[in-house]
Amino acid sequence: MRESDIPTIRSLELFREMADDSFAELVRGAYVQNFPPNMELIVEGDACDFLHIVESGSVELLANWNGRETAMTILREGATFILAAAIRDAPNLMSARTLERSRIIMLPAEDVRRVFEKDHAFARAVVMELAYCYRGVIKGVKGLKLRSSIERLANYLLKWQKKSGGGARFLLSVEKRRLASILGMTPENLSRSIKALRPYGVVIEGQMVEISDPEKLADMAKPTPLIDDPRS
Amino acid sequence: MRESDIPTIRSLELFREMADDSFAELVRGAYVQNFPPNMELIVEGDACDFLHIVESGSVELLANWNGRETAMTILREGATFILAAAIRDAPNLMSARTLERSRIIMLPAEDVRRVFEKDHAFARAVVMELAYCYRGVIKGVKGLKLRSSIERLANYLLKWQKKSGGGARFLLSVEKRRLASILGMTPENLSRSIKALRPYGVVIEGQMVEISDPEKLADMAKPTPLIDDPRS
DNA sequence: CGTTCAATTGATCAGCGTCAAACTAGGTGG
DNA sequence: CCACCTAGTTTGACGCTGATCAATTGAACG
Repeated sequence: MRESDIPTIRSLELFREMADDSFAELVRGAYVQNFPPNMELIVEGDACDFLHIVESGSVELLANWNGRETAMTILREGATFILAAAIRDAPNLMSARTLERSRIIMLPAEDVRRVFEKDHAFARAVVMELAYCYRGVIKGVKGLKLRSSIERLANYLLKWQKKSGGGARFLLSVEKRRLASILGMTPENLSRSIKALRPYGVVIEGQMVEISDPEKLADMAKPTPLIDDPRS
Repeated sequence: MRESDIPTIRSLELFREMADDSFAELVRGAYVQNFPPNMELIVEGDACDFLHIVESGSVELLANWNGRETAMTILREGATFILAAAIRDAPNLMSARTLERSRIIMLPAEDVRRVFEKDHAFARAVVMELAYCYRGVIKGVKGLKLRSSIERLANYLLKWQKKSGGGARFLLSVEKRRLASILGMTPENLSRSIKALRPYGVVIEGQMVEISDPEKLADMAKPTPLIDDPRS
């Protein structure tokens, strides 16, 4: 861990409000480490020893069953993972692997639970974070059960257009095969879905997305804050 | 609210450990009410005014989009709902309706947030409950994305067999149309899936389920605690 | 410049949804 | 108490969405 890591950690929402001594106690046992791309950080089913936080880079959460694999979500700078498992001292439900070179903060789960017990501001932040994650997953389920794969793709594109500043062109920040998995479809199907969005003014070449007529696309995608708004 | 409600509420996990005066403060503003079946308790998108708890009966959480509807889960005695929305003071992501005559406890969300701020034991219980719910939804997503509908049904049956005491016969506690929606399929498809499980020793007549060869069924369903265990 | 892996394309197929109709059961009122 | 009515369930026929398999193109990297 570098000296410069400490203010970085402190500025994360989860740690911003807590008392100085609690923060010191948490950081004392922390590890911060760089990982190469494609590194397995956590394996589904293992005991949860550390709360993880992405300081930089990106991490994929994924799940396996019966030889199949699916991507659950992709985490970027500032995101925490396996908070629920750390708090409940339960086995991890998902695996985690780096997508690119990433710097990861690891806090011993036991420290987290102990500090959680005594620092109220931290407890509050943990609850807010957990509630936020919970609502995120609920939105994901709603998308999966209520929408077709083309509708999911269309709404995904609209969401990222907004996140990227709202311009007509922006870059996909995920490999297409992973995007497909996150959206709950095969890579082949994603390719075809992309072409199926052409009549709605969508062109994707490589990582470059162009949405020439957002109104028309939204007309078909019917985005709603109750599924597509990352905040709220 | 009846006098007898108070010890009932107090005995729920969420309130068991908190200080007496905090509990009194929470209960002071509480409503407890009987609702007939099929009553809309909460509408998706509305502001979250009350934390709800099922004292008896059962409640369905459901979601709508673009004219479609899906059941998210079914809650029974002791379950809380819209805790995340109450804590974050955010709009509800799901609607809720009673399935049968149900007695529901309603705590003003503002009281919950205030007591949460000052009572640490309560904060702890809230976090545990939230983490529990979060993990439940994650398991649901894993089932949806990694399993076929027949596999989901098979695992559902095994899970409820265990919950019902492990005997070869037990009763479905849900209407089949709702079960279908929860499992992410149509009622017609559920009917056919049930018949497709016949070779694995499953017979369902009305609400009565008989699993004559659980080994054989489990062999095909491949249940795992990381998806199917309600605890952990 | 070649190797490797992602992305695309086409052909085919399976799973599952839709529609329609028959059947069943539970509840209500005569 | 029975007959009817309504709503859930089942069954069959059909079609669409999306998965699978195979082959090709394309792009990144050593």
